[in-house]
Amino acid sequence: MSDPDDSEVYWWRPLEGESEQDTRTKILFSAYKEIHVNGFQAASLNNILAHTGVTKGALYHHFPNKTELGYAVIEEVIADRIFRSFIEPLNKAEDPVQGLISLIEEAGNAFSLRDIQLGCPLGSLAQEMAPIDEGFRLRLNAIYELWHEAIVKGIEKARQSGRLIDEVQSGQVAVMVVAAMEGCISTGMISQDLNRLQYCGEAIIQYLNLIQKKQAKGK
Amino acid sequence: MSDPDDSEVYWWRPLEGESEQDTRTKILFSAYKEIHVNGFQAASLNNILAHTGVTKGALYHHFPNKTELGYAVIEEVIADRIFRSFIEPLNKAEDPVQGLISLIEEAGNAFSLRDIQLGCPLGSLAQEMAPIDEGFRLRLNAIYELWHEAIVKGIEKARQSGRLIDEVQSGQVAVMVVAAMEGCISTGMISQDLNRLQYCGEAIIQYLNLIQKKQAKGK
DNA sequence: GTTGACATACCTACCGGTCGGTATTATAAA
DNA sequence: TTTATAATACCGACCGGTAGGTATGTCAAC
Repeated sequence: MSDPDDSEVYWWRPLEGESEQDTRTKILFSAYKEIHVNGFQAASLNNILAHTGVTKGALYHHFPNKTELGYAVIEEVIADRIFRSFIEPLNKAEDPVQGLISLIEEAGNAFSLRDIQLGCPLGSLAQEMAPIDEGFRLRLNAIYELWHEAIVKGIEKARQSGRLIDEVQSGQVAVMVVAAMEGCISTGMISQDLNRLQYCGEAIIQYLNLIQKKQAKGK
Repeated sequence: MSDPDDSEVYWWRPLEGESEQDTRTKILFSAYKEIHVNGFQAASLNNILAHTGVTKGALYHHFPNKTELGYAVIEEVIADRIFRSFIEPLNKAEDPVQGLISLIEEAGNAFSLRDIQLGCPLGSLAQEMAPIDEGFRLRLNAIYELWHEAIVKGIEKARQSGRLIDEVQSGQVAVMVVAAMEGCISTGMISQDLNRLQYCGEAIIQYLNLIQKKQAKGK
């Protein structure tokens, strides 16, 4: 049931273990895409249904209303994707700062033109819904909080092993990195220019290098 | 015709020379606020009208359709505000980097709780509309472009007077600053925490200090 | 024969947009 | 100075369409 160009969109790539077998999951993923493209408020249930072949009865059997469907998309689709793509790799990284740099480089290369048209599903939804629905805000904020903490932990680790300059605070770096990365994707989206996205990514990497102590490096 | 709490919102403060005398301007400002709160797609013309006392006939006399009203809001309200608040002060600043720092500090202090609930009108609209309407994207991108260029010019000026470290590129710093500032407001909005907004602002300032050459300073 | 998993038909509220009409002002000929 | 004309600014009832949501029915599995 997935469009032919699904794999072209970084954010829509099927992840390991994800197979749209049951009706509920079908709805969830179709809603995820529709919301990513149109935003939550403009997302049409009939559209979501039309893309899956599922009927309205089935939808309202699994979800009490549109809002709860939105919540489920955040909790069961978006959270998982952010975790697997941005948080887990960071927790597992030997050198967290280097891990962060690799993450940014990989994302910069993985994004297609369609990706920068659409922007980050987490960021877009947050921008739209945080001001008008507390349920959305809380759920989205929880994801950001997780991401933030992973970066704090990583930076703190680097700091304690003496690789960072003294004037730097882990929390501040983490906030900065999250903000810059979100802003970086926005910048790419609005300019619709992949080069600018990558250029901005390089600027973040440069920042990450600035806060590291200078040492004899090959480069 | 303005709400009592209008002056509480940084983005809704009446600017010098702005007086809502004629019908067209009334509609424009009401639409600006409605769009800022609900987004463009969810903005209701009837709501916009109800807040002004203007009728639908008047609206469609001045604007051919909702989309063109949205374009007018960008070109005549948002662009002007961004220019006056973020671009002009930068162009006029003696020391542009210091000017940038002041700007960030002032914004951090000026934002109310309501402001960080709503987020940046430019950023929110860009997130929502850039992917789905090229007319919006182009107009919003033009504003970002202006802002970006102002920062490039400022950084370049500082660089040429030898105040910046050598490894830094003006364009890269500008991209980074724009991204970080947008992301900073997003972060504040999602966490709904003024402290975090300011904390993030300080991180940007720290970055700006990192790219400046160290010199004997009073501080 | 009850329950879960749907399918179908339908409801109402509200959306952007239209359209015939009117009040006010500007222009200008008589 | 009056009066005919015309453009501007505005009014508000109304329209088709779509939105989210519901009521009722079907049917296989246990």
